Amino acid sequence: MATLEDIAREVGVSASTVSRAMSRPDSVAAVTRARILKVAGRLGYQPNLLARNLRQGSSKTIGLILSEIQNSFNATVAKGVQDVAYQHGYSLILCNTDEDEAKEALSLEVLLAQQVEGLIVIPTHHTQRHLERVRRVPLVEVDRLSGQRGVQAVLADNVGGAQAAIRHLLDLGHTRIGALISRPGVTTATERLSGYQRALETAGIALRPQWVRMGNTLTEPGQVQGQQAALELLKLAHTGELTALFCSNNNMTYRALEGVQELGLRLPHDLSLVGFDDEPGFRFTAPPLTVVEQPGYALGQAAAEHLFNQLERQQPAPGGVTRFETRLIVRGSSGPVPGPG
Amino acid sequence: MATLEDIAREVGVSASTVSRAMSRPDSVAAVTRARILKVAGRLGYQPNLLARNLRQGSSKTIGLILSEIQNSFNATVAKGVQDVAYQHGYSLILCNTDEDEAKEALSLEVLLAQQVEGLIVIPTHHTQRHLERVRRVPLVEVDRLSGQRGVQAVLADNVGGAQAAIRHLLDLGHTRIGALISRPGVTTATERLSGYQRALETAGIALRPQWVRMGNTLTEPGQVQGQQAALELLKLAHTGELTALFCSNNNMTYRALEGVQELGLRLPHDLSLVGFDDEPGFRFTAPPLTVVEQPGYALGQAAAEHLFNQLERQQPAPGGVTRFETRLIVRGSSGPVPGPG
DNA sequence: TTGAAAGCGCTAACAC
DNA sequence: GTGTTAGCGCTTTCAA
Repeated sequence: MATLEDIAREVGVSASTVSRAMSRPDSVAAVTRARILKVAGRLGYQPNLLARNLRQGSSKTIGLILSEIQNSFNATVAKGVQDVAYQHGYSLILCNTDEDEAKEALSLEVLLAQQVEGLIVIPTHHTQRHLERVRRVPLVEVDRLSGQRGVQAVLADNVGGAQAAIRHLLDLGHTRIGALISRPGVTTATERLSGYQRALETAGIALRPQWVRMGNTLTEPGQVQGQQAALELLKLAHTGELTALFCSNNNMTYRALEGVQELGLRLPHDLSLVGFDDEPGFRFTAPPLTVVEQPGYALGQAAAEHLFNQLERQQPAPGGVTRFETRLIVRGSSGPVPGPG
Repeated sequence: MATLEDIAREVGVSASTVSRAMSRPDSVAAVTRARILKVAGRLGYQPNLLARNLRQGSSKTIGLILSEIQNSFNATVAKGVQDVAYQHGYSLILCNTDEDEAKEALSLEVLLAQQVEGLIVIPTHHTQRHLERVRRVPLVEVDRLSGQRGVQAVLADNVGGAQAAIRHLLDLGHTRIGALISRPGVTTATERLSGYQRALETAGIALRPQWVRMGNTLTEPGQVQGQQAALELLKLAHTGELTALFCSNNNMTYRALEGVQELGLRLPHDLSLVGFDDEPGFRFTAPPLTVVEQPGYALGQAAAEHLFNQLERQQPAPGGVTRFETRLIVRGSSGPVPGPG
């Protein structure tokens, strides 16, 4: 790997001149610069960012910590973040933690050691604890809240989205509506649950605890738990105790879909199903799913933009939550309550 | 940010001692070490990897370049890569290029400048050109082939997978089978196309060029093209000229699904559909889709393992292609040829 | 317009 | 066991 020194030696100037020729071209004589650039080209010179950043005390790098890279919502957020990072000339180091405590702690450590200038995190319920013991770098939370005080966060309007979903079901005549909620202790879950509750209360419908079940978020190992919760609720649909079901995220919706298939329920006749968070496949299920769509890409973008604002301002961020609207997409999985009999 | 020097000063030893206390504990007196660790803890010391890596001439970082982070297959590959990287104590910088030439060139430049020790790439048709002009670092290609000679690659058995899909359709009695192929010039597409052709030839069925259409890979901007190709083929199904359709990747399958919906075709009665690459949602379409599943996670893992082998060997890799088997999952979208009338 | 020198934080010889 | 020294590749005063 060619260095500045290599070029300098060959051209017969000092390393500083070569450096300047690169960074501030008009501070170097045109002829000198031309020769430098030519040699640099021939040698295939690439600056060593490790050295530059060490010297400048800045890494031009930000980190993104996600719990589930395979979740398409997370991937969409990541894309939003990355596009903005690139626009600002920053690279992005992306870490995937699988909701695993140790992996999250390690990711955080590595990112800080890599001298990232800022961090964007989709928090898990471990995050707050980890964050506390850590050097403070500018931080923005997306999608969920860690509980840490005074941080900036970019979230979907989860309460409103869930309310819209439930109101839609109420409008169709449903009053016996179940809720399949993902991992307890994660703010998206609790907020969506509270949207569900609030919508029912507003409609004057009593809440039945047995109509709400907690699953979990992760696709792979914990499937069982979520699957279990889904089945319990769907059995209530089978007996007619429930006529509609609200799922609090895409994984829960998949769990419900599995159960629907297993029990042979027909949507929306036997059950109206509304999910939170759209997925590419949800347009093609039978029938297509009614969902609350959240703007993942915009969330990612906004989070990154907030982070860069913090970086530019050089001062601690004011802290505060930005909410993005969700959108109810009515497709075929929700329909009127079937008449008696 | 506390440095070794800070700790050294406070403890009353030299920076080297502190460094040693961290890296080779038993080369330092137990008492000294204890004091050092205590102070380090209190100061919240985190090593500066920029400095360490600059000094050691190694970044303990590898790069992964993908074209489409939102494609769940790519995400799965990424997860495989990352898990292995972490096992080896390496961090992963992940770049997403959207199949865009400029973004790919930039990503490559940034990764090299960051001194990544190796690169894993899902190549696009720009990749080879970019690779040529670039400092050689150990490289492994996954999923597709750039065309660069002598590199290691980890791929699915695309020909075999496509053949299995087509044979399955032939077994069901289909002879009029269309193929919706993604972006031309990408090896996955050409290999799967050739699997399709080979299977038909073997069965003694003449190839009809009008039964093959090229779409494109990317989900967003180019949808139109893929959608167009899908519609043209599906119209042939409508008229009965085609009784089955093979889609060469998950995006093409989505395009076909859209067309099926738009034209009101019923699967598998009006058309048998087989896709290459499974997606979570494909189990819940109506009917569930028959697909060729490829082991994305294993591909990612293997690619990373090959890369680390190269890194450990210190010598240029032998170059060569590792193929992973695919698996045909028969679900409901493929069925016997409908009888005449 | 250019060069010399210092230093970012760390590690690795080499002394003692 | 521990300190001293040098240097990774770069940028940035400060002089000339």
